[in-house]
Amino acid sequence: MADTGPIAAIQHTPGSRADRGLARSAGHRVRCDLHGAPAHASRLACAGAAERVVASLAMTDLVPALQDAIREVVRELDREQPTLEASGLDLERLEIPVQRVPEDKPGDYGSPIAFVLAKRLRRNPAELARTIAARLVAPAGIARVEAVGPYLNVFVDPAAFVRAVLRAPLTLAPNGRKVVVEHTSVNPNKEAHVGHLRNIVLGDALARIERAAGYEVEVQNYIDDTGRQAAESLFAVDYFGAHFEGERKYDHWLGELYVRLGRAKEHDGEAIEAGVKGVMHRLERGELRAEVERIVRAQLETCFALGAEYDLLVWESDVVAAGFLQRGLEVLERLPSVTRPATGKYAGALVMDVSAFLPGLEEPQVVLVRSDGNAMYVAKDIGYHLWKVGRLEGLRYAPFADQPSGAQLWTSAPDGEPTVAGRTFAHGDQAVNVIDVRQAHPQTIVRTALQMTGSGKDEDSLHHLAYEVVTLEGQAMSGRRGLTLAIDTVVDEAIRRARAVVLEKQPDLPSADAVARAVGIGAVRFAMLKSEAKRIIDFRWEQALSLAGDSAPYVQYAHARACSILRAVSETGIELRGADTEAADWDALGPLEVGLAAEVVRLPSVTLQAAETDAPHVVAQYALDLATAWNGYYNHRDAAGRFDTSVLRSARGLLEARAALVAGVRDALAQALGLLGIAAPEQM
RNA sequence: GCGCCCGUAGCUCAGUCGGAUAGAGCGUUCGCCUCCGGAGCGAAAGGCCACAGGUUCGAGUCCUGUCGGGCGCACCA
Repeated sequence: MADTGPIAAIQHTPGSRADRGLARSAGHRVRCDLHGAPAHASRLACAGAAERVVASLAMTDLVPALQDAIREVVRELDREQPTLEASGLDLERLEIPVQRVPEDKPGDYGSPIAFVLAKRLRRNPAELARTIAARLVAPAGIARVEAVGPYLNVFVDPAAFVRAVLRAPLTLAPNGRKVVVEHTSVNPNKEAHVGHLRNIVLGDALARIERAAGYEVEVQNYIDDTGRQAAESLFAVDYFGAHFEGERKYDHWLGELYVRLGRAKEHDGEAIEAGVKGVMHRLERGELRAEVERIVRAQLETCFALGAEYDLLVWESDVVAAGFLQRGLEVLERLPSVTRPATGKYAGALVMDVSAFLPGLEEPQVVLVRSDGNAMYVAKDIGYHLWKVGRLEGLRYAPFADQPSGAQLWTSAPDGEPTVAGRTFAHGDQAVNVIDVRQAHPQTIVRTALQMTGSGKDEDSLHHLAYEVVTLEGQAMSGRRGLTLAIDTVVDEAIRRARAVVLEKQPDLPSADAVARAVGIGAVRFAMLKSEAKRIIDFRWEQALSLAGDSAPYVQYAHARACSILRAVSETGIELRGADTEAADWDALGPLEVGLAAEVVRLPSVTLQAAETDAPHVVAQYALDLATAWNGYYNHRDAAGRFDTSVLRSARGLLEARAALVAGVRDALAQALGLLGIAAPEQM
């Protein structure tokens, strides 16, 4: 393996907010759903609502029209033989499923509606499907209706369908809701590793997806500047009398000292402990802000290289100084379930009974403030989240950095301004936290606290995107055995490998460097995004940096190929205007184009589904599907084995129509890659 | 012990509200540049969807149980 960078003693010292398994509140034995039944239920309700929108979006307005037409026939049938309503079926609310037809079956879209009605009408499903097909008044855009066994299949009119697809927008309209996405939140004491990589990429992709789904999005990165981790690294500098000479990245240099300090504890534990405590107190008083900032800036370089950007850094010391901890506790103390027992196990501590909201816990008491007066981490987190959803005010803000895109990054700051012209921080209708699955329980406690102190409409206000860990070549990351891998190392290697391939395949490409970055970083990001968050990812070089198969470069290549064709079309002087492209003979299009367009048009519904279920992998899978459909179309041959989908060799009219569709494919590919934070080069 | 997540092709993974003969990639084998980009396409081979019950017209998908694997169960940040 390549340089694994400074070793982080992960086993001894839990990592950042994002990857540590900390703040497990006292003794919670959970008997039922750890994530909490209320949240689960509301989540399902939410998904159900989304599904209906998805269905109506899925294929322009053809599908709703078809559903209405089917419903009309069903009404007729019920009038003639009134058994449906009588059996308790609400015809007006009856969901009429419509789905794509399998490859080898006749038709484009079909419905198994006959199954649903057959039993209640005591009729054979196939016969029923034939009856419905015969009576159906096909809406505009549907060319033909046919019963295929028990299924009711329809053929769309290619001209109408493709034009409708090209008219459909790629993104969803603003919905007036704001979501605060928290991700990254790496402890400011060492370089970020591949575990953080997954966090950053997931959070960044989710933010982009939520935005495209119509939400206003604010990305926050929480800086735990008062924690033990930062204190140890900063103390290590003094302890070893080290001086930073700039020979390597600052966070890597510091991370190595941090690990050295961990080893030194074995023979000098007491002195080190005393020193670290001292640094912690200075951190709490805000005396070392500049030192921590230096680390944060080094870590942000890594994030920027990956394409991730933020709106606001929130420093833990500022959260405490703003009084969110105290005021959060005051809010909590007004609850009857929050008590200060005089006797027993929790004598002297402030505890919260969550059993009313999280039934089934073996130990329903959560300690908020210890009997020695020190607040638990979860209490700070509750205060922070009360602010996130707009129930507390008082943070001050200052500019922090100009990001690569040009967007301003803000930070909380003790001497900042209480307001920033043109923007309002926090006040989310919803917060999504991208945090390691090992923190599922403390996250549940925070969400429960929001519910207990809220008005009742807040039950869905906190989501936890719980992702699984990243292992290295099959082994758990472990500092002690040298098994950890810095993001910077991965990024450098990815770009190096991508550059070698670019130079081999396209030696004359003028933008080779930019393409190598797009391809290398794209490959890494895609490897982190293509499967579900709850799946453990085993990081393997060959797999993560693969430029073939199910990968970002596969999708990027499909996009570049479409661009290439459209360049050639443009050179002939043809102007493409989507569905309004002049001289396009839409009627010349056929089933091949319908199949491709049917894939293109899924994008908005895919975006919405990914946003509502916090699941970027849905978009990644869609990008692969679309690229595959496009590659298949491009290489299609007729029965005689001749290519029959060439755009440039098509007759005039068909050429324009096909070119317009290819432009739609290109746009959808670029958009899907964009949702994943992956660049779409026009050549590669 | 209690709880959560996961068991789909040799390996890594998709699988839409429960719907038509379960799909990709990698690897293996065989084809495809007289055609707009071969980082591609087509084909072959490879499956008791962990197991057993149940619900349903219909189950990889929902319910119950069993067996494997991972993680979590601190007055820790």
